[in-house]
Amino acid sequence: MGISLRRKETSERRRDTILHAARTVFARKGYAATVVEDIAEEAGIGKGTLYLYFPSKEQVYLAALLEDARTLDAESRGALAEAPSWRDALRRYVEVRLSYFEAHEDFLRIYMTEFRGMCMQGRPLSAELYRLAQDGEALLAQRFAAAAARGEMRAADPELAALMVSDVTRGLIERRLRGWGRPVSAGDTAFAVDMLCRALER
Amino acid sequence: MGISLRRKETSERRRDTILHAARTVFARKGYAATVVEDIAEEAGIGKGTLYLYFPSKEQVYLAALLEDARTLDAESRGALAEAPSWRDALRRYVEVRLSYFEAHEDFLRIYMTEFRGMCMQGRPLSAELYRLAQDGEALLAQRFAAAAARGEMRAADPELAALMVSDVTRGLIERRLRGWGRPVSAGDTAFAVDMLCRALER
Amino acid sequence: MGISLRRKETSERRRDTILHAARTVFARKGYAATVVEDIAEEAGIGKGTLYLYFPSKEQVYLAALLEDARTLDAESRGALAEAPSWRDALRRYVEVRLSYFEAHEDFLRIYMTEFRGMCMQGRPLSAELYRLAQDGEALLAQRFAAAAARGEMRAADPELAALMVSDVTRGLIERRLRGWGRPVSAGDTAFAVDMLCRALER
Amino acid sequence: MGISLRRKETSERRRDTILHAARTVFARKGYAATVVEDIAEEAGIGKGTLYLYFPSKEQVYLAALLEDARTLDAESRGALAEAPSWRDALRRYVEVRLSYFEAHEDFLRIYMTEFRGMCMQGRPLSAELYRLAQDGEALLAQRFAAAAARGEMRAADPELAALMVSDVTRGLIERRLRGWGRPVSAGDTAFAVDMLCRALER
DNA sequence: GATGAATGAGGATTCATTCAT
DNA sequence: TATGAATGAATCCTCATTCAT
Repeated sequence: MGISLRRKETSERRRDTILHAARTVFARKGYAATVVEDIAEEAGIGKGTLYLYFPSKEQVYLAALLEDARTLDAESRGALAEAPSWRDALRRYVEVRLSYFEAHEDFLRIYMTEFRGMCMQGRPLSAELYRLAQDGEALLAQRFAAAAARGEMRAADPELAALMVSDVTRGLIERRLRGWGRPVSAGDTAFAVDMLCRALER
Repeated sequence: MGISLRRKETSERRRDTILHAARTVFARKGYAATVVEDIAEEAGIGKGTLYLYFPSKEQVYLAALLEDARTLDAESRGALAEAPSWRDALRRYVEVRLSYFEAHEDFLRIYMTEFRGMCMQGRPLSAELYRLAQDGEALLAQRFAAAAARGEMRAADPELAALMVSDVTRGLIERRLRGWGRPVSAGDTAFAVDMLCRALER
Repeated sequence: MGISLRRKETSERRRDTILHAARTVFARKGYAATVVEDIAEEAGIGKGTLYLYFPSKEQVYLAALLEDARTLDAESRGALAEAPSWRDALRRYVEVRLSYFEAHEDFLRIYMTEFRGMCMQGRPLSAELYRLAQDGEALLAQRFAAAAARGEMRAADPELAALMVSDVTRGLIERRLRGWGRPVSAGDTAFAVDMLCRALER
Repeated sequence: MGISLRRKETSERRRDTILHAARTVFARKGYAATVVEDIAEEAGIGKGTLYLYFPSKEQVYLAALLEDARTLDAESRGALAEAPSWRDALRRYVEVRLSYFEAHEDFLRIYMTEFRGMCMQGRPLSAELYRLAQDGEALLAQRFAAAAARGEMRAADPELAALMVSDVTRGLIERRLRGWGRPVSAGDTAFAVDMLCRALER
């Protein structure tokens, strides 16, 4: 049991190593330009080894996203659940994403830029990823709907409002990712949240 | 001269045919999945002929975007120039994009989803496209700055405000492109513009 | 028209070149050990060119066999049709195969040894090849049946008799292909035919 | 000694298990399509273990054949030795093979179809297998030669006569293996033997 | 001995680009 | 100028074999 447990740990660890390497390389080169061997090299393993853990390049990609997407979703849920008001919920939605970005830049680079684009095209990739990609907005929309019903905020279309928050957040992150133009300050986030709140308040 | 002029016209026309075909195919399949022969076929020419007009697949892609990006930029400039107030400027910014989208869905599908993603990656693609992609926001930012200076709107960070408008617009278009979920109504646009104005007003 | 005709000829010729090369290489190495590049090299073309003419390695293999299998079938039909008696039919059946073998050793090496083996395994390859592989025997069986009905030969099971002839023929060819042991003389054929006739006569 | 003997027995037993598994899998999938792991799994051992008993996939293949080829050869020798006349020898040659086939279909599927094809190709595989594959015929040829010398049968070329018997036998077995067309009856064998005898009698 | 995780050479296939006609 | 046949580098994936445990 000791051995099998250790093995299992090692195996899980290796899987994580691969996913970490995959995020690094996919973030640097994008899906199409990434060669499976690059990922293996980055992970310090042989090409064939990768195929012991994942059945295809595409599955590596999706798994690399899925793991972080789940975590982000969980953190979002936690943060929103604790938020006493719709304003707090909104602010936390943005903050969770921006702080997750600090720690997982590679993930968000793929998730926010390339994966969104891939979703636009026809081929279905991963049902769960699709769902997670929309769950954050849906959660926020629920909070907005409840607040609007209680007359705490403007009786706006809650879905559309949540979409707006999501898009602005994406913009903030992309701006950080780009690194172009004016450097992005922490104040920018506060300002964006403030504007969004104003837009939605009574 | 007549002949050479005619030839030139013909040649330009063919170039346009190719770019139109390219937009169609790239929008349908995305950059990676598009095969050069698909474009040639869609354009009704031979594969080799395409290479008389463009040096590479990538250049076709960029040219296909550049043309429309310039038009969109010109229309934006015109619309914003005529706008009497910052609110009008904001509304027109959004409307120009959404109406351009109606007529050039293929272009915007590539521009808003895939190209943005490609920009994120390291390799520089087209300086002009980069610039155009930001010019709209910059223009809007200038109007905002002027209006704020005149005390007509909140003394917000104009660049950040323009970014917000840009991101929300992108969200509206993506939602139309997706075709998922609730169908998008014209009212959504009005609502979004209204929210953005509220966010920025004094 | 001249050009397109010429082109067509050239294209057909190239197809034949590839098939010829394929037969050579497949006969030398067998299907599994043959690498597509080997065939291309033998044909004096690039690897990619081969894929302009055939969609896969397997299809090259089948096409290489099919062409000759059809010719062999046609020759068999012609020879058997002219045969006045069942004895002549039997002799010609054997002779056609042995003389075809002289001119198309590569084909028969694949057809008689490897392809038969592949047929045994489950995966369906080419319905026409299967049919052709059995048509010769079937034709002979018909002749035998007719002759038996007329009392010209032993009232044997005609199918089994034809199978026997087919198997002995295959043995003669394999012996030539092997090149082991005693060299095979023309007299061997005559002797085999003689024995088969004796086995079947009244 | 007891232990080492037991070990040896165990080891031999395991070797047999592997060979049995190999025959099963090779017969089902053919050499090329068989993956070493399939054999190990069928044998209920680890992949690495297989390599403790055999140095390569090819050697497993050959060993799987060799064992049964030896047995078949031994049975043939026994049966032929007891046969009082050339007719009995012939009949027993056929019968031994057909009854061996009943009990060892997997072996004969490989031996009669695939292995024969592999022999045709250049690379030498196993000298003993080659020899065994011909020994049966050689034995029969000796009996024929003796009988012919005694004037008991037609003064035919004994080798060629034996080849004929061998080929017809192979045909009977292949027909059973195929399972196509008319089902094969026991009478077919009797008929084939009868025909062969007629072909060879005085 | 037994195992199965790790490896990387090898192979089928694709496709951007060239170039002879 | 227009063409599309030809090319081969590049890529994903498989699997026989090895070796640390």
